[in-house]
Amino acid sequence: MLKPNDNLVDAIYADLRLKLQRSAVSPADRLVDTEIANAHGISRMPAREALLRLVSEGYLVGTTRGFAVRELSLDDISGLFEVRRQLEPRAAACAARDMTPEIEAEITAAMNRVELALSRSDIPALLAANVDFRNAWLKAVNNPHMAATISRFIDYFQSVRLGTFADPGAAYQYIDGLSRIHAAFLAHDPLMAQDRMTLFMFAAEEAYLSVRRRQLEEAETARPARRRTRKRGTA
Amino acid sequence: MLKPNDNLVDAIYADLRLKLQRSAVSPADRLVDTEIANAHGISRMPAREALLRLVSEGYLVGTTRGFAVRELSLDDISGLFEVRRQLEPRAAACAARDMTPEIEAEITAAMNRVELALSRSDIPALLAANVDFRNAWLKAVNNPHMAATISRFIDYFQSVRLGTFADPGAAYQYIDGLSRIHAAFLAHDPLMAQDRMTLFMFAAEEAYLSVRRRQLEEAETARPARRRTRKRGTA
DNA sequence: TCGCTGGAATCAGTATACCGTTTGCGCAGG
DNA sequence: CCTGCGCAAACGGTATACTGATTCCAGCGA
Repeated sequence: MLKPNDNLVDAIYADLRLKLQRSAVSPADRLVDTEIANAHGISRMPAREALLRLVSEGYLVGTTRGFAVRELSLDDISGLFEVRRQLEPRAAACAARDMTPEIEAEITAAMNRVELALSRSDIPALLAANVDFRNAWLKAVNNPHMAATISRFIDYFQSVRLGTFADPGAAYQYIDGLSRIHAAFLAHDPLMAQDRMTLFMFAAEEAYLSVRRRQLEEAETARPARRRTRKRGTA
Repeated sequence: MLKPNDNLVDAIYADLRLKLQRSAVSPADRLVDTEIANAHGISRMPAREALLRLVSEGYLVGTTRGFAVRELSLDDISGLFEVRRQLEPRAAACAARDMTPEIEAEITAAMNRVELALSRSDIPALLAANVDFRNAWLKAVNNPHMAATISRFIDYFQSVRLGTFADPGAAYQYIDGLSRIHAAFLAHDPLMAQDRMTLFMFAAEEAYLSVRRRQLEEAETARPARRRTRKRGTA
């Protein structure tokens, strides 16, 4: 229950955003303003405004019955990664150049937690440590617009990431790429960081596509097309 | 008064967004929910939600007395252009590759309107045609995430753009760069489009920085630091 | 047993009202 | 004429109430 400011909307927003980052909300769940409201002991409006903000940012979609986490199509994944490929290698290079000892300590701590969680197959801890690692290296990016944009694009993938980490082989490969980037950061080598991030991007795209493809196939065999998301354009 | 959907918030949002794109709102203006509300004959809430959405997207800032268009610092400009440099050349290359005859006609029509407005020194028309040109070529970008992100980053600059076009020399140079990009699109040459967009990015950054620097200096001499923007983090 | 219909429940959208804070202005005192 | 105090208005934030649409389910008929 963070209170980033004195205002309720921001508090609810931060709470929900954290839940989404931790993959604590499944696409089957329905987020309803009234529920969130009396869970926090407040009225509908702040909860509603937080939800609408998440919708306008693309994390949620409005359905006729509550709000749901957005499910990415294969085209979404490709498109999002095209953007990530343009931004993250560059940002990683900046981070490697401007890395401070404090942030080095943070990313190393996060990396250790990632590997510990991997060895224990503790998926929730893995997700959390992964978020920590990302947030830590983004702190070394001096351009806040760059960092915010990247952060946002990464967060779109939380629902798929859960599926990736469930497969031990894919998780291992993912973490391996992460640790190579970590090494480049510690070496303060912008070019190495850039290259390794580029490789990581392609590997991650492939992993997400294959996970999502499998998800969609399973869903298809289970039920021959259901569900309905309402038209609610972000204009 | 567009109605992109049946919902009032979207209508107000689109209306305000258009006003911002057209630079119809100056940084000195104050946008107040109640005013917008009874100007449209509706209650406060939809107007307020539209304003909050614009705040969360970074176009507006909340002050203690109404909402105001966000003013960019020199660091903001540099940071935003670092992102634009990563994205727009790539997007321009995609657009050049995938350009359809319909979109070619659109961008040519917009380009003609740009040059007509330039020759007449009709700044509002120049702004409008400039927006049209951008929206037209972005339609040829098949990746909607890429297009939306770029569109957003461009829109941050509307308040500064007004100042750029006021200077005939800068405006001419700006439009010249635009017409070179236009030619690359018509030639369906992705590499040429990419290179020319890259050049355009650097030139535009320099132009915006110099305009903004002059604005800040003028403001400084006029009054020795005034105004107050309230803390209202986007978390 | 299956399909259809009607009503009840759910939920997003909108309106209205209230409260606390900030700000700007006017008035009084120096 | 300048300064400080205080009050009233303006505005953002929150709460509550109402409305209309959609969906789910139960009951009825085939």
